[in-house]
Amino acid sequence: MALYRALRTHFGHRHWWPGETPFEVMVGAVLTQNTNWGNVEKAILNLKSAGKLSPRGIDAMPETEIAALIRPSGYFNVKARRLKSLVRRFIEKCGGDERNFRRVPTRKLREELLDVNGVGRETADSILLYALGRRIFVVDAYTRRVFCRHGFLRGGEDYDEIRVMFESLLPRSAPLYNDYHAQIVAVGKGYCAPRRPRCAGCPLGRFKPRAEKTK
DNA sequence: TGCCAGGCCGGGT
DNA sequence: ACCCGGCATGGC
Repeated sequence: MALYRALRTHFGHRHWWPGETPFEVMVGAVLTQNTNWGNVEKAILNLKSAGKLSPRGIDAMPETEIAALIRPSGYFNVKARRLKSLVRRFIEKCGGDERNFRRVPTRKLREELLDVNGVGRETADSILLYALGRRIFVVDAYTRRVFCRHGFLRGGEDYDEIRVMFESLLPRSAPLYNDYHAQIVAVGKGYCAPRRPRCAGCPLGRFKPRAEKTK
Protein backbone atom coordinates (compact mmCIF):
# COMPACT_ATOMS: atom_id res chain seq x y z
CA MET A 1 0.00 0.00 0.00
CA ALA A 2 2.85 2.37 0.80
CA LEU A 3 4.20 1.32 -2.53
CA TYR A 4 1.02 2.53 -4.16
CA ARG A 5 1.23 5.82 -2.29
CA ALA A 6 4.75 6.37 -3.56
CA LEU A 7 3.76 5.68 -7.14
CA ARG A 8 0.67 7.79 -6.83
CA THR A 9 2.68 10.71 -5.51
CA HIS A 10 5.15 10.36 -8.33
CA PHE A 11 2.74 9.90 -11.24
CA GLY A 12 -0.50 11.41 -9.99
CA HIS A 13 -3.88 9.80 -10.48
CA ARG A 14 -3.88 7.99 -13.81
CA HIS A 15 -7.59 8.23 -14.61
CA TRP A 16 -7.92 4.83 -16.18
CA TRP A 17 -9.22 3.15 -18.30
CA PRO A 18 -9.07 5.40 -21.38
CA GLY A 19 -12.55 4.94 -22.81
CA GLU A 20 -15.80 6.83 -22.52
CA THR A 21 -18.24 3.99 -21.95
CA PRO A 22 -18.12 0.52 -20.44
CA PHE A 23 -18.65 -0.93 -23.88
CA GLU A 24 -15.72 0.99 -25.29
CA VAL A 25 -13.60 -0.34 -22.46
CA MET A 26 -14.65 -3.90 -23.30
CA VAL A 27 -13.70 -3.44 -26.92
CA GLY A 28 -10.39 -1.85 -25.94
CA ALA A 29 -9.63 -4.76 -23.63
CA VAL A 30 -9.78 -7.19 -26.54
CA LEU A 31 -8.00 -4.94 -29.02
CA THR A 32 -5.07 -4.22 -26.74
CA GLN A 33 -4.11 -7.87 -26.38
CA ASN A 34 -0.35 -7.94 -26.94
CA THR A 35 -0.66 -4.63 -28.74
CA ASN A 36 0.45 -1.07 -28.28
CA TRP A 37 -2.38 1.14 -27.02
CA GLY A 38 -1.72 3.78 -29.67
CA ASN A 39 -2.72 1.30 -32.35
CA VAL A 40 -5.83 0.40 -30.41
CA GLU A 41 -6.88 4.04 -30.32
CA LYS A 42 -6.78 4.22 -34.09
CA ALA A 43 -8.89 1.10 -34.36
CA ILE A 44 -11.45 2.39 -31.88
CA LEU A 45 -11.58 5.70 -33.68
CA ASN A 46 -12.34 3.83 -36.91
CA LEU A 47 -15.21 2.00 -35.23
CA LYS A 48 -16.52 5.25 -33.82
CA SER A 49 -16.30 7.11 -37.12
CA ALA A 50 -18.14 4.28 -38.82
CA GLY A 51 -20.83 4.56 -36.15
CA LYS A 52 -20.28 0.93 -35.20
CA LEU A 53 -18.99 1.21 -31.67
CA SER A 54 -22.04 -0.32 -30.04
CA PRO A 55 -23.15 -3.84 -29.20
CA ARG A 56 -25.65 -3.94 -32.04
CA GLY A 57 -23.20 -2.29 -34.41
CA ILE A 58 -20.57 -4.96 -33.86
CA ASP A 59 -23.09 -7.76 -33.72
CA ALA A 60 -24.56 -6.87 -37.08
CA MET A 61 -21.25 -6.48 -38.89
CA PRO A 62 -19.57 -9.32 -40.76
CA GLU A 63 -16.15 -10.26 -39.46
CA THR A 64 -14.38 -9.08 -42.59
CA GLU A 65 -15.83 -5.62 -42.16
CA ILE A 66 -14.84 -5.45 -38.51
CA ALA A 67 -11.36 -6.65 -39.42
CA ALA A 68 -11.00 -3.82 -41.93
CA LEU A 69 -11.95 -1.22 -39.32
CA ILE A 70 -9.72 -2.54 -36.56
CA ARG A 71 -6.78 -3.16 -38.86
CA PRO A 72 -4.35 -0.83 -37.04
CA SER A 73 -4.67 -2.81 -33.82
CA GLY A 74 -2.99 -5.83 -35.39
CA TYR A 75 -4.17 -9.47 -35.38
CA PHE A 76 -7.27 -8.00 -36.97
CA ASN A 77 -8.78 -11.29 -38.15
CA VAL A 78 -8.42 -12.94 -34.77
CA LYS A 79 -9.64 -9.90 -32.94
CA ALA A 80 -12.63 -9.42 -35.21
CA ARG A 81 -13.72 -12.95 -34.32
CA ARG A 82 -13.05 -12.37 -30.62
CA LEU A 83 -14.97 -9.13 -30.60
CA LYS A 84 -17.96 -10.81 -32.15
CA SER A 85 -17.87 -13.68 -29.68
CA LEU A 86 -17.71 -11.29 -26.76
CA VAL A 87 -20.42 -8.99 -28.05
CA ARG A 88 -22.69 -11.91 -28.86
CA ARG A 89 -22.41 -13.18 -25.30
CA PHE A 90 -22.77 -9.67 -23.94
CA ILE A 91 -26.05 -9.23 -25.76
CA GLU A 92 -27.29 -12.66 -24.75
CA LYS A 93 -26.56 -12.04 -21.10
CA CYS A 94 -27.68 -8.46 -20.60
CA GLY A 95 -29.20 -7.26 -23.84
CA GLY A 96 -26.18 -5.05 -24.45
CA ASP A 97 -26.71 -3.01 -21.30
CA GLU A 98 -24.24 -3.77 -18.53
CA ARG A 99 -26.48 -2.15 -15.95
CA ASN A 100 -28.47 -5.35 -16.04
CA PHE A 101 -25.52 -7.07 -14.39
CA ARG A 102 -26.07 -5.14 -11.20
CA ARG A 103 -27.23 -8.16 -9.24
CA VAL A 104 -24.93 -10.72 -10.82
CA PRO A 105 -22.02 -11.76 -8.59
CA THR A 106 -18.54 -10.95 -9.83
CA ARG A 107 -17.49 -14.58 -9.69
CA LYS A 108 -20.25 -15.56 -12.01
CA LEU A 109 -19.46 -12.77 -14.45
CA ARG A 110 -15.83 -13.81 -14.47
CA GLU A 111 -16.69 -17.38 -15.35
CA GLU A 112 -19.00 -16.15 -18.05
CA LEU A 113 -16.26 -13.94 -19.54
CA LEU A 114 -13.62 -16.65 -19.39
CA ASP A 115 -15.97 -18.93 -21.26
CA VAL A 116 -15.90 -16.58 -24.24
CA ASN A 117 -13.35 -17.61 -26.83
CA GLY A 118 -10.66 -14.98 -27.00
CA VAL A 119 -11.18 -13.69 -23.48
CA GLY A 120 -8.46 -14.85 -21.12
CA ARG A 121 -7.88 -13.90 -17.52
CA GLU A 122 -6.36 -10.49 -18.06
CA THR A 123 -8.97 -9.44 -20.57
CA ALA A 124 -11.77 -10.72 -18.35
CA ASP A 125 -10.38 -8.95 -15.31
CA SER A 126 -9.83 -5.70 -17.19
CA ILE A 127 -13.47 -5.76 -18.19
CA LEU A 128 -14.60 -6.61 -14.68
CA LEU A 129 -12.58 -3.83 -13.07
CA TYR A 130 -12.57 -1.08 -15.65
CA ALA A 131 -15.88 -1.57 -17.42
CA LEU A 132 -17.97 -3.00 -14.60
CA GLY A 133 -16.26 -1.53 -11.54
CA ARG A 134 -15.81 -4.89 -9.84
CA ARG A 135 -13.17 -5.46 -7.22
CA ILE A 136 -10.76 -7.56 -9.25
CA PHE A 137 -7.06 -6.76 -9.42
CA VAL A 138 -5.73 -6.90 -12.97
CA VAL A 139 -2.43 -8.67 -13.50
CA ASP A 140 -0.50 -8.12 -16.69
CA ALA A 141 2.97 -8.28 -18.20
CA TYR A 142 3.95 -5.05 -16.45
CA THR A 143 2.84 -6.34 -13.09
CA ARG A 144 4.99 -9.44 -13.43
CA ARG A 145 7.93 -7.52 -14.84
CA VAL A 146 7.97 -4.76 -12.27
CA PHE A 147 7.35 -6.91 -9.21
CA CYS A 148 9.74 -9.59 -10.38
CA ARG A 149 12.46 -7.08 -10.93
CA HIS A 150 12.03 -5.80 -7.41
CA GLY A 151 11.93 -9.22 -5.85
CA PHE A 152 8.30 -9.42 -4.85
CA LEU A 153 7.71 -12.25 -7.29
CA ARG A 154 9.95 -15.06 -8.40
CA GLY A 155 8.49 -15.25 -11.86
CA GLY A 156 6.87 -18.65 -11.94
CA GLU A 157 3.66 -17.63 -10.24
CA ASP A 158 0.32 -18.37 -11.81
CA TYR A 159 -1.87 -15.45 -12.88
CA ASP A 160 -4.54 -16.00 -10.26
CA GLU A 161 -1.93 -16.55 -7.60
CA ILE A 162 -0.62 -13.05 -8.18
CA ARG A 163 -4.08 -11.55 -8.41
CA VAL A 164 -5.18 -13.08 -5.12
CA MET A 165 -1.95 -11.95 -3.52
CA PHE A 166 -2.67 -8.33 -4.39
CA GLU A 167 -6.30 -8.61 -3.45
CA SER A 168 -5.51 -10.05 -0.05
CA LEU A 169 -2.76 -7.52 0.67
CA LEU A 170 -4.80 -4.47 -0.29
CA PRO A 171 -8.00 -2.96 1.04
CA ARG A 172 -10.86 -4.25 -1.09
CA SER A 173 -11.56 -1.19 -3.21
CA ALA A 174 -12.25 -0.97 -6.90
CA PRO A 175 -10.96 2.61 -7.23
CA LEU A 176 -7.73 1.52 -5.55
CA TYR A 177 -7.29 -1.54 -7.79
CA ASN A 178 -8.09 0.67 -10.72
CA ASP A 179 -5.46 3.29 -10.11
CA TYR A 180 -2.87 0.87 -8.71
CA HIS A 181 -2.82 -1.16 -11.87
CA ALA A 182 -2.63 2.05 -13.88
CA GLN A 183 0.36 3.12 -11.78
CA ILE A 184 2.07 -0.19 -12.46
CA VAL A 185 1.61 0.32 -16.18
CA ALA A 186 2.97 3.84 -15.88
CA VAL A 187 6.09 2.70 -14.10
CA GLY A 188 6.42 -0.33 -16.33
CA LYS A 189 6.21 1.66 -19.54
CA GLY A 190 8.63 4.30 -18.49
CA TYR A 191 11.27 2.53 -16.52
CA CYS A 192 10.92 -1.19 -16.39
CA ALA A 193 10.60 -2.25 -19.98
CA PRO A 194 12.99 -5.02 -20.99
CA ARG A 195 16.55 -3.87 -21.65
CA ARG A 196 15.87 -0.36 -20.61
CA PRO A 197 17.60 1.28 -17.67
CA ARG A 198 15.51 2.28 -14.74
CA CYS A 199 14.88 5.95 -14.20
CA ALA A 200 16.59 7.35 -11.13
CA GLY A 201 13.40 9.09 -10.10
CA CYS A 202 11.37 5.89 -10.12
CA PRO A 203 9.82 5.53 -6.69
CA LEU A 204 10.25 1.78 -6.88
CA GLY A 205 13.96 2.31 -6.80
CA ARG A 206 13.70 3.58 -3.27
CA PHE A 207 12.11 0.41 -1.99
CA LYS A 208 14.06 -2.56 -0.84
CA PRO A 209 12.48 -5.78 -1.97
CA ARG A 210 10.57 -7.44 0.82
CA ALA A 211 10.43 -4.43 3.13
CA GLU A 212 7.15 -3.51 1.54
CA LYS A 213 5.49 -6.89 1.42
CA THR A 214 2.66 -5.86 3.68
CA LYS A 215 0.41 -3.00 2.75
C1' DT B 1 16.59 -2.28 -39.17
C1' DG B 2 14.78 -5.00 -35.73
C1' DC B 3 12.34 -5.17 -31.58
C1' DC B 4 8.45 -4.30 -28.93
C1' DA B 5 3.53 -3.70 -27.40
C1' DG B 6 -1.62 -3.68 -21.28
C1' DG B 7 -2.70 -11.98 -24.73
C1' DC B 8 -4.94 -15.98 -26.09
C1' DC B 9 -5.70 -20.29 -28.39
C1' DG B 10 -4.73 -24.83 -30.11
C1' DG B 11 -1.79 -28.51 -30.73
C1' DG B 12 2.17 -31.09 -29.35
C1' DT B 13 5.06 -33.37 -25.90
C1' DA C 1 1.59 -29.88 -16.58
C1' DC C 2 4.47 -27.09 -19.58
C1' DC C 3 6.10 -25.38 -24.24
C1' DC C 4 5.51 -23.40 -28.77
C1' DG C 5 3.91 -21.30 -33.08
C1' DG C 6 0.55 -18.35 -34.96
C1' DC C 7 -1.70 -14.11 -35.18
C1' DA C 8 -0.09 -8.34 -37.61
C1' DT C 9 0.13 -3.45 -37.14
C1' DG C 10 2.65 1.00 -36.22
C1' DG C 11 6.32 3.53 -33.53
C1' DC C 12 10.79 4.19 -32.13
